[in-house]
Amino acid sequence: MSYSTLAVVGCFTYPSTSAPNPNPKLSNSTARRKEFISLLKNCKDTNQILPIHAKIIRTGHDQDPFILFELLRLSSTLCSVNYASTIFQQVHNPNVFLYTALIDGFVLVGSYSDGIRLYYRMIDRLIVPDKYVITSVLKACGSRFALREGKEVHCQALKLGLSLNRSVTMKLMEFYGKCGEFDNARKVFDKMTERDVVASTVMINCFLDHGLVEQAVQVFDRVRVKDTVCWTAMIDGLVRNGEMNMALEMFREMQKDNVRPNEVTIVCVLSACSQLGALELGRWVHSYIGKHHRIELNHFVGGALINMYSRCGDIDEAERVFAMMKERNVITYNLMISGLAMHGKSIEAIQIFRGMIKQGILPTSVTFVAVLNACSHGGLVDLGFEIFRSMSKDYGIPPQIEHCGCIVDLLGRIGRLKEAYNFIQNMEIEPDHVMLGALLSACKIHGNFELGEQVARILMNHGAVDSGTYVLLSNVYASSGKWKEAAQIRAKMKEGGILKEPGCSSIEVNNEIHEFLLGDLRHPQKGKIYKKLEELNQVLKEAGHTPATDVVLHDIEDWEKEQALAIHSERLAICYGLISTKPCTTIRVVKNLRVCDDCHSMIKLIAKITGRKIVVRDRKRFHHFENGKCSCGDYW
DNA sequence: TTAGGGTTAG
Repeated sequence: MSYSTLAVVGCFTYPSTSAPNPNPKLSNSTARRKEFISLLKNCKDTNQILPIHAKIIRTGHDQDPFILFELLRLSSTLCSVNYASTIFQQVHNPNVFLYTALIDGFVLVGSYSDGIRLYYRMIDRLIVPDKYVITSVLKACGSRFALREGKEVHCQALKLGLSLNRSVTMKLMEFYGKCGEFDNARKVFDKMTERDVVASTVMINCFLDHGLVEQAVQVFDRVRVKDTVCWTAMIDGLVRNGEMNMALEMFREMQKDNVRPNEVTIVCVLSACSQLGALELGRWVHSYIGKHHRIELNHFVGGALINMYSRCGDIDEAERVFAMMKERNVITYNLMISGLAMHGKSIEAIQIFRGMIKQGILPTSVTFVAVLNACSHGGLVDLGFEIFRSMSKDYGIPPQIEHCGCIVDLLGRIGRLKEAYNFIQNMEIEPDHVMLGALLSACKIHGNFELGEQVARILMNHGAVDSGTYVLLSNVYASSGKWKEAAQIRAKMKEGGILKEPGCSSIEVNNEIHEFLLGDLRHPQKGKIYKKLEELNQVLKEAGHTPATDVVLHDIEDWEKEQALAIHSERLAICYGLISTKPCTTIRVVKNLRVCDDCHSMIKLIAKITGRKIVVRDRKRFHHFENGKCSCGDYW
């Protein structure tokens, strides 16, 4: 990135202020200006702006800075920043207001470099920056991690005596924070005369943006009177850093502190619930929204509810929320479609997609990932291909790796492995380990070890392979008795310092999340849990369940494998669910990895024997176990 | 007569 720079701020010339003009023609013009500004302020969409803009040009007001300011602000939000940019280019002598309006427009669409470049052009034209343009460009510098340029802006603010201005200091902290310069952010914070809750919130965010939870908590603890936004920033930051339980604890403390949550707080808390699978708490938050009319069911809240119910296993409730929403945007639709896809409700997902198109809402690339996933989970091959082709043809969205991955999954699922392999070979983009892993998994499920080995070899030569793929590879070799190769994979993992992500399952009982690891002995009710497990194992054995011993990594003796399988985390979570919830209630478990073959067939039997519905969310999708069957049709 | 402190879903 290169910008023309002007380091010396002292050479700015201030524009001369025009003397009052008693000319009656001018007052007429002022009235016209007011009329245009008011017309522009009432605009709701592009179609309303264009005729007004035409009239502005026709009546010769196209150089009026006051009208232009409103026009630029509005057109960059309602039309496009390109449109605003064209207007700007035709202005003879743009002032600082107009520069600010367009920089804001660039920031809004994420064209940060354009915003910074425009600021430097303004400096080149010797226009004096004010606090507004400084805050705007600092926002661009922070988002673009443009440290050098931001520091220059800081110097200019110092020379102009603006560095202690409240808005400027906030944006300086934000800028330094985003660039990871915590010492500088801290220095600005410490120099502030009013270090109130707002400034502290910015500082908290600086730390949370970079995963420095402890430092953020330290600043947070020192804020004497915390308001809704401050609490929310903390909760949101904890969620972003994977500290879900801590986030929920903060939410409880916030209520004890009698601080009312707003829509944003609700969205953050629902996000924590959805990631943890905390359905009961999520339901409580939903009822809270219903009781407190100050919280609106807007796009964000509605979307967060749909996401929470889908990810916590209650897809029916997600559909009810979706139906209740008065206004839906593309994200609302995407969430609903991917929720339905995750639960194997493919037909319903396609119906929602078609309804969305009918409503005139344009799909995004995320929509197509969700729709293609739905096709894959429903085995809808022809429809999947039709939609895949329509992406670029009808919507101008070129398929990305994720979309191609869905097609590989789609073909792999129904056993058309060779076609899936050919599809990968003929792709214009390089396959990634996720896609190859999906094909390898399909080879394993359909027992095609020959192709599996071919894919495995490509995978081994592939650079970025995650622990999950290594484990899958090793399991594939182990399944076909190739212990030497399986051991080689494990050695490679060890060499690369890649640790197998430990399997972890959780279950919510009485609003509390209980987590279990493989063979976990930490739970206070471990005695009862293991007793239940033993009892179930006995019943399952009597029912003819033979443990599938090929899924364990090591080439150990069969009885040892059986022992290792017996204590997979999901089994412990299910056993805890069986002993701590009322008979006939649904057991919902969330697992961070994919469920293994043996656990899958065992859970089917447990559901049959106990008469319970068991819903398991794994890394990829939902499994609804009922009466000896699973909604995934044994493919996952 | 031109203007905003901090927090939001795929």
